[in-house]
Amino acid sequence: MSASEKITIHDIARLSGLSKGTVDRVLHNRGEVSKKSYEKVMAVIKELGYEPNVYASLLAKQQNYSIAILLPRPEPGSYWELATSGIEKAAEEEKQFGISTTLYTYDEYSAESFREACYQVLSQKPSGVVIAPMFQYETQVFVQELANSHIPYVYVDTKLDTPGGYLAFYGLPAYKSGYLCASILLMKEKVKELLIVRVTRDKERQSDPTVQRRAGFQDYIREHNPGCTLRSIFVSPTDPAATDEALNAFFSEFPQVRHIVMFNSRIHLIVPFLERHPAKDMWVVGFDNLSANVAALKEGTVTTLVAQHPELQVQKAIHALSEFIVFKRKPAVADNHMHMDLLTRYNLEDY
Amino acid sequence: MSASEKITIHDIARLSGLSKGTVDRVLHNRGEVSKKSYEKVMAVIKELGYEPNVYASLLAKQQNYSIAILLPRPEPGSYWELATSGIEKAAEEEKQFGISTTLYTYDEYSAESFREACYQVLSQKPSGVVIAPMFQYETQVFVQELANSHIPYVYVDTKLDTPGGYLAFYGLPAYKSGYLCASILLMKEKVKELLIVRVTRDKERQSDPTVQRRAGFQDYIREHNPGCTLRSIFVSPTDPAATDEALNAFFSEFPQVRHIVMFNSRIHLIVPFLERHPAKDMWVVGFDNLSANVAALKEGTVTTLVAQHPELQVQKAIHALSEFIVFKRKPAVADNHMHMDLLTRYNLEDY
DNA sequence: CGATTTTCCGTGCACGTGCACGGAAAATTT
DNA sequence: AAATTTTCCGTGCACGTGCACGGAAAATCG
Repeated sequence: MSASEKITIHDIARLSGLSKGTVDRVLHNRGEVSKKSYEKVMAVIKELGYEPNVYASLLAKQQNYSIAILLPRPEPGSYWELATSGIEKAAEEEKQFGISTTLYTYDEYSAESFREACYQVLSQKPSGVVIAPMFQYETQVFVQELANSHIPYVYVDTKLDTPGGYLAFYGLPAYKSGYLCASILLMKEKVKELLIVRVTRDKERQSDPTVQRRAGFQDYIREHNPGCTLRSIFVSPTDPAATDEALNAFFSEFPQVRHIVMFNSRIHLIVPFLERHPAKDMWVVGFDNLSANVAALKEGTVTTLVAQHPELQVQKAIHALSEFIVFKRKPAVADNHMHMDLLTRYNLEDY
Repeated sequence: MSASEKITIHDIARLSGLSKGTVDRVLHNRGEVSKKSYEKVMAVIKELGYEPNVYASLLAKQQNYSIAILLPRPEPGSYWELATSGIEKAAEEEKQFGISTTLYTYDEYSAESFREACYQVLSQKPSGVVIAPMFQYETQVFVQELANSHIPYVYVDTKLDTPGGYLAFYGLPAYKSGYLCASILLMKEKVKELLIVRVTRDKERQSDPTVQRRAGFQDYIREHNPGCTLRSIFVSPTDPAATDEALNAFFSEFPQVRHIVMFNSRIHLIVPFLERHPAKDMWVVGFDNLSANVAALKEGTVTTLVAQHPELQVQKAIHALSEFIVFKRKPAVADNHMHMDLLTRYNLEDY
């Protein structure tokens, strides 16, 4: 509990009757040391309980590390733009530790582009990698390569249970967030039917947190409101006209529906429609505080947003990697589930 | 994004036509520098964007820091013994950074003993403090003193919204955990009445997470099972006979009750009674994986434990303080709500 | 036994910053 | 103007480790 004994390699050298050069060779076991000397030194180290001075070591080593960050391409106003914004702050913090960061992006709907980005990362031989994995199989191949090269990696957003073992995961408990979402929608009253809006291209992706969110959502409904009918439609992320049409079709068939939910960050896609067809008692719940979503929240078109703060996830991921690379410290827990905040038009000012 | 320019104080000295001694005086503004020189140096620093090398700085400074940890006295087999067990591991990790830890304990039912411990801590002038606050007023006085001395502090277990501002908080969202607790009890069926067992001395404490847990619990019941009657009894933490008597009295009056919950870690107190009066369909939910509780879980007397891993809370708290003291890094978020794990006899092996 | 290779080890500088010491230059006093 | 004080600044060592270099001692070879 007390402290301030500081054993240096000089002490060890003196007590073992050798020089600090030899002690150093033993410590980093890089040979050129006789068996007798080796054992002598080891004995003294054990006895004194030597622990190297990290600062001196790092100062002398003068090493530069690099962290590669692998995210979907951040389209303006998108979820991944939020995530990307966390990089800069983290990068600045880690810079003083001799760590530089590089962002690699890929098309979140193209496995080919993901593979390409992975290749880029590998060719740079980074000291650590942050990954937001969208493609299960390709990611598994990739992290296998990383494991072979003894490169630690951290997942953000989505977790894959990869064999070699990830250093950490920072993200939301996807299932729970869906569950939470349902509890919000059903907060006021029993609901007879509601609309789940999905995005066409979601089907193309293999690993998708929205799937688990939907599962959590459905479980909540089943448990608390089993009579409720869930209806789905698909809208296009790129074609507003098609989206409009889909919504029109739906509401002409089911005009009584008053609850809408989307499990991805694109709730803003349906905002134009809602503005053209205002309904006072509409409950609209979506995810993530994209500027477009927040604007809709302010207007009142969207009722609630579940914000998951991807920028914090990325920040923490980078920090965990840095700690491990520089100090060999593993995070206390591997799976770190971050907060979800519930944003309404009333608590928005705090942001 | 790239890097590897490394500006040293030598560079600054050279470019400003002065010596590194002067540059150093400017950087730490400790005077003995003419105005002209000062400005010249500052200009060069700004221009080159100098950032000190943390390792060299810390190596040269050769400073030793101390962290004081202020917890309730860890009685054998108690909750706080669990918490205390986290200290050792953290201490070992932080030792390499020149940080030593000291544990101060107090009687969790005696404000006087808390004040005493606070005084001890203050007299040691630690570099940082970890506090598990049991007494609201006394804690506020204490942290005010800390703030005056510019000593950072971190809360574990319970958070107080103290004015000066805590560096971080690591603990459970108490309200939520009570809510969760209720959802477990009501998992299988609608419940008509249930028993809340409380501990006599709980009444003496001012700041108590069990109060918030109870609130969360009651809210869940009101929302999901409004017909349910909540009954309370008090048992003694020290007198098994009295405990037995209280339970006997209760169950002779309400023999039909089949659900029991306790919001503190002492569910093991009622285990002897339950073993003497076995009932097959009894649901018993408590908190924390104390060895006595876990044993009861294995036996089947206790159904579920909500585990909050106090050792992790303490570990993380120490780490956050260390990072701040040594590197001036604040945690990404101040309020860190940790996981709660649900322990049943079936997933116990994973532990 | 001398020549050559191999094994093994000590010396010394570098990393960048902090800080004590001493001394030159300027300002003030006598 | 000399003496004294104050202001200001440069020099140099220390922190503990990493690593290159060169050389002594031991082993091997001719």
